[in-house]
Amino acid sequence: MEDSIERSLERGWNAGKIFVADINSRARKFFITVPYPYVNGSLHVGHGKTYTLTDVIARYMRIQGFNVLYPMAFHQSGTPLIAYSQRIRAGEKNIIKTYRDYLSIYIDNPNQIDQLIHDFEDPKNIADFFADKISSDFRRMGYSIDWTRSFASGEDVYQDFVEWQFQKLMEKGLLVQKSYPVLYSVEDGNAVGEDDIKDGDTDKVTIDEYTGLIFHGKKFSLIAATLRPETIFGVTNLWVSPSGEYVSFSKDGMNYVVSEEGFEKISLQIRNISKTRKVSREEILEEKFRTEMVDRDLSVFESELVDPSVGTGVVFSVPGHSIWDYVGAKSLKNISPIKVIEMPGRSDITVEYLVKKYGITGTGDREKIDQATAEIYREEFYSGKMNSLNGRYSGMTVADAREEIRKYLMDRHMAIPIYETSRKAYTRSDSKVTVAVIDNQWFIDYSIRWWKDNAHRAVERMKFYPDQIKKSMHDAIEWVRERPCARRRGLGTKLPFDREWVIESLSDSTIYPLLYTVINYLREIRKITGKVSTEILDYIILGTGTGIREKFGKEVESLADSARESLKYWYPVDLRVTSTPHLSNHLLFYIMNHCAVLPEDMWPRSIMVVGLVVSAGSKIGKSKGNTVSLYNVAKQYSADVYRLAICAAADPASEMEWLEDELESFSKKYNAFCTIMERPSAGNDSHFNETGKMWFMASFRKRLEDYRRLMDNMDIRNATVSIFYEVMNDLREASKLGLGESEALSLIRRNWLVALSPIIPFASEYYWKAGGFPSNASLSSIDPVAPDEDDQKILYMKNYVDAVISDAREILSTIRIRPMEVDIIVSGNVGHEIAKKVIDGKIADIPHEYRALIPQVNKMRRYIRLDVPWEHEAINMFKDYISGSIGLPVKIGVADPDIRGRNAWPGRPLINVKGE
RNA sequence: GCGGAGGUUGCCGAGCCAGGUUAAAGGCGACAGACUCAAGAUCUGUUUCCGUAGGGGUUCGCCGGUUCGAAUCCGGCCCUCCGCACCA
Repeated sequence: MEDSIERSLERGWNAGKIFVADINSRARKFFITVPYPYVNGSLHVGHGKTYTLTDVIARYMRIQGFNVLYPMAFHQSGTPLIAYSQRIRAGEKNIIKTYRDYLSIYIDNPNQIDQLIHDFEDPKNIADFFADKISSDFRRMGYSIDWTRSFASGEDVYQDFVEWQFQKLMEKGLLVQKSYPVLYSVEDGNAVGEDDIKDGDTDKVTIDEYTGLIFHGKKFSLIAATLRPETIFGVTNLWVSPSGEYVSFSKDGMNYVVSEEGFEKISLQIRNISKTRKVSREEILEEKFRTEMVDRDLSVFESELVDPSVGTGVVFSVPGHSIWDYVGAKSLKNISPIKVIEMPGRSDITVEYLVKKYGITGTGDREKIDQATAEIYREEFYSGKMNSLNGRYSGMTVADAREEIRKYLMDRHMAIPIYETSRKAYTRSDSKVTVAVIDNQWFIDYSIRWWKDNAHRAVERMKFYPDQIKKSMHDAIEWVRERPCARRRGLGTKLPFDREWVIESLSDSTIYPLLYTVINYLREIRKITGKVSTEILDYIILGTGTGIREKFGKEVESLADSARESLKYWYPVDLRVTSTPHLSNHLLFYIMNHCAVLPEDMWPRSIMVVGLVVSAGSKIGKSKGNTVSLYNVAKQYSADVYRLAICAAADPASEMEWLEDELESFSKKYNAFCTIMERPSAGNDSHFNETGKMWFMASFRKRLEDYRRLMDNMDIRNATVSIFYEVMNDLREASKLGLGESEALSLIRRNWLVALSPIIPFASEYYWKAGGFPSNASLSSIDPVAPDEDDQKILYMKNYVDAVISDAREILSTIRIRPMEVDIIVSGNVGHEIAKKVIDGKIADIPHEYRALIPQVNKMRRYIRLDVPWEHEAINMFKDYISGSIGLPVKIGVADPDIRGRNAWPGRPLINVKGE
């Protein structure tokens, strides 16, 4: 199908507003949504899968007679847009290249691209540009979206709505403030996200939680940071860096010493501490230190293994369980390893074993030491047990003991939490990334019991595609805890009761599908009132606000009434379609926020989860350099071909491999379809082959029935195979049966085009009009004619005949004579009787003269069928077909068994090849 | 580790939940034939091995078990992949 034809159909659909959905109380409604796209770039073939499948379902429901609403909006909240424009402003080369690539999809003129890149220094321009491109891409894909209800998350009305939502969460006590560690840049004075960090997208930075153990000396205490607090019982000494600078600070009347860099870090994590003085290493080295956990004095030694910039620059040494410490302590006379963790099947100390295994000779073998460290860390954590030196922790697994000991230490102020980045990281502007603790971070508290209970109830009532998702959802609900819901920067809605915070982008997009049903009314109201206030939204959404007329006037009240009517009609969402990565975040919040804020009759009904599209095994993404834009695919192959590929290549839930070659073959099939459709249709006086016609129609009714059954179950792939591939095959098969392709086509044209319209809407619509049918295929419906008994019979007959043909072919392929004719001899009544008696075990009833045949029947038992009384009829009906298929004349006969030779049995005719 | 998915015939990928009609759908690739001057496209057939009559042998990660019978059920082992959070 040519691009220009698709474009003109697309224009027709838009001009006719055929997908604009209005309230229609006579038709059942179907409200289907998909998460709106984030408008920081163009969409690729991976994104397209979710939107396409959603459209296929929307269109299918429409031809099933539902009043379907499939709306779309645009997401622009969060930090990426801001970060990108900043980076463009900073002249960062790779991000400019990325955007140049995006733009070159649509624009040829390099000067124009340069101008746009310049405009992108303002994030709003990025958002506007791509919202526009994405929506035109979607139209090009033939999505049956109702565009009259679009909005963006930056719009005033949207923000009024999100404010309302957060007010509700607040009223219900679901928002809390507490301290929280975040990645932070001191130089920039704010929190940083993945997009702000150099290589943050490819080499992720996470926050590690260290335990800062306090060791008391006479003058001051040392804080040693560790990831393995459970090894405390094996401590032999402490280490400091020979080159580090140490400082002291005081807190609650105590003096603590850490490295200079350690202090910088801690000062971001503990309130109100300040440096008191520098502390020389000598001062530290001459002291002894103690912890209440272990009854011994600990000396401090210098070691170049200590990096003053990691943790606190103070390390407690456990040579029994740390490779570094073991290697470091080797030269020290009075120190020997203490073993506090037992490994199954090993009596020696694991450290010593690993030092030998990796061939570590000294502190210079850094790489080997790191590998060995990773191994011991993992091994001891997963399979280690605390031995008898561990006091009340003896006998525990390492994993449990770590948790318990850490809690014990913290509760008694014997340790403090210290956060550290998982790797050394810098922002894109080259300032250091550290971890800061913010005390007043806002959280949505998803751990509240009644809330979880509601969510479980909602999930229980919902339908999930595929089914297993339901269990994952229950698990996710149990697992979710507090979630930070606001940040200090980024685009979005400000928290209504604390305007310094911007609601984070996953939290502002949970119950927004509701807006699709009322957006235009809210816009009107806002023109009058200046803001869509809480009372108005209460009135519309919950039916509770009162005094709207008194406060805002009659017009607002009537708009609000209309809005409520629309909401009541459309809500809840019948089906939400999203991709796998959204499962444990967006979908979870989507369900939970519905349960928190909205009444039960507005909770979601069903969810379909769609697998990712991957290319050569890895996720499609700009950073991987393996993107194919949706626009280019549609342009090169046509939207229909892409849609066909998405529908037929893999089932929705599974991961789909993106292969250009396969697209090529889908394209061929699609062209074959178009070629068939282009043929002139047969006139009314056409001469139909009766057998061919009967079989073809029976088969088509069966295909249609299968198609509908499969689609109802969201098995889009098999439905596509049935209605597209199988019917195409049937058309070829029909011609073998003497029914011409155009004759066959004319019998099914109408229903076939309607049934195909969800999958390949452009072609369906085009040939619908070409066929002279009224209105649009997309708005018509299938005749729901199920196959009847006669249909079943003829389909069964054809299968039987095909088996006979295949048998005949096998014989023909092995014989050496030149075949001239094939005799097919069907079992007569006598044979049937004998076979039945043998199978029923009534051997005694078989006449003596036939007893000799019993072994033969037993041998053929697996082929004999007693439910094909029409054998002879079938062979006769399909005689020409059989003959044509094997390329030889066919003679048909019926015979009773002959005890001297091979025989025909029911379901298994005798095939005799005659030749020379 | 926690949670989840999976290892099928050259490749991709169904089937396995409700064991027999499964040598195992479909697609791709390959081979042969038809059409064509030819190539491509399209169509027909073949594509585990053996076989001069529709037959037989060996197959569904590995080992073992249940059963008259297992790709399908059970146990153990090996291996692969995905999510694990504040990031859209």
